[in-house]
Amino acid sequence: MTDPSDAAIASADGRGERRSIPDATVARLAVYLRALTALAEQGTVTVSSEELASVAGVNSAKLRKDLSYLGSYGVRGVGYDVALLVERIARGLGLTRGRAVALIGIGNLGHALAGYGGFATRGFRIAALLDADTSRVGELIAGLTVRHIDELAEIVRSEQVSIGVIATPAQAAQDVCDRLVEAGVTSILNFAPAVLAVPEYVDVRKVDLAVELQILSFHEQRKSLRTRSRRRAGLEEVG
Amino acid sequence: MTDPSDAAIASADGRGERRSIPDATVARLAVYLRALTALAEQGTVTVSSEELASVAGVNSAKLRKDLSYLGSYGVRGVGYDVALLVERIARGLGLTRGRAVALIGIGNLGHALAGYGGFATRGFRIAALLDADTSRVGELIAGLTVRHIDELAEIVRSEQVSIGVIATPAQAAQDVCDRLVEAGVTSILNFAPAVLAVPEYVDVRKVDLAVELQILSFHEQRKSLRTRSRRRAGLEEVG
DNA sequence: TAATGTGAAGCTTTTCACAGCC
DNA sequence: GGCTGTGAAAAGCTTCACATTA
Repeated sequence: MTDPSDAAIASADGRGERRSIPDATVARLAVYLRALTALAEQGTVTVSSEELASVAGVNSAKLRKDLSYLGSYGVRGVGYDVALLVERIARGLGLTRGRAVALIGIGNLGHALAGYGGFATRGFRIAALLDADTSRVGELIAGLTVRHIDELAEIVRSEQVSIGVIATPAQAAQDVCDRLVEAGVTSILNFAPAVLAVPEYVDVRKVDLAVELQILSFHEQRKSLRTRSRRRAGLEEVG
Repeated sequence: MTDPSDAAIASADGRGERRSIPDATVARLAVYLRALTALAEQGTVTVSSEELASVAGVNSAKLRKDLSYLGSYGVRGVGYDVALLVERIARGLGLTRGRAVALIGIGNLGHALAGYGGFATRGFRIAALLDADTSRVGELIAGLTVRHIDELAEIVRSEQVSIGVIATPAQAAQDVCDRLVEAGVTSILNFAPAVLAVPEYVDVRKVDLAVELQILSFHEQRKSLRTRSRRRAGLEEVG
């Protein structure tokens, strides 16, 4: 908690507290990090903004601007050192000390999340699996024993949990959320299809499968409408 | 395919093709739809922008502007008719004809997605479960038999699949994506932690658990940095 | 009167384009 | 010569505030 290297993040350029990184940039930094890790694994040492942008699926100007919020870590005429950039982004995102995550709701989705290897490799540690259903308590999943949700507050304290993941049915989500907030958790990732009410100091991100599909559905519809309009327009132009 | 009611979407206001709905609005419309469905279930007939906004977690001006892209369906001094709005949003998002979805990759996550009830209730139909692993082929999940990925093209044609969901490991994702595109699928929801390369006419949305956690991690970090800076600033102000 | 619908203002994000540096 | 870093312009999104209307 008093690691001096952390203070450097806020003032890495030596001119006091850095201007906050835009939300849109933060989301992309996480994607760049994944791409860079893959590049590092296959032995790439240096990468240009053009190359990295193409791998990450953005344009190079945006990538350069995004990286510039972390500081000036590129070399003109050369590009970026992959290992250095991985380190800087990880630090910028606060991934240097494997944050503890509590996963609540061990149904189908909870099982899948518990078994997801990406947690450990990408800066997180599952500290606990919790469920309200006593018949699930005691089950062993991915090396962890499912515990009862009533133990939440104690676990959050002892394991220093800073992120809660809600994978319960929608009806249970707000209650679980309240318990997390009560226990002192200030970041929540919500997979339940429900909007959570939280104090303003708590961050919530949500993943809703049906919403994602509905967004795709909208664009699908526009594709077919466009085709039809073009057809109509074509006929009109002839006349 | 020649349902005349669809043409009305593009020109519902009688003044020719409507200006395209902003992406940010489309994403929220899906959330409003969920909230409205819940309200309808509990018997609410009419709702004001203020009420609906609060349930959906946005402010009322934004909600009204979002809804205005669909047309003028509110009543001044009264609010919105819940059932009418559900219908208009569903139509606006293209949810009127249960789109067929193919789910590829029946591991932990694939199982969870296959068992997710929200598909059917929110405008979609799982047309097929597919996997490359022959030992998984034949397994029965949620009433569907897992089939081999080589059958993809045929299934897409016969079932009119318009959306593909990729739940494979990262290494397999691009190959599966290519097969989907080849088969004529133009919308893809990708759960694999990989950036997919697709032709410009194909829409891809991605869900990456680790990216979501990393975004939360960034904000967590800022919370603790802010606290520390305040502490520091406090000391300095005293001197 | 109560609440919608919407121009206009303000803010954020993206893109451009090129100076600066290795 | 080649590529980064970044002001400035453009585009997109949110919020304001109020005229409008049932």
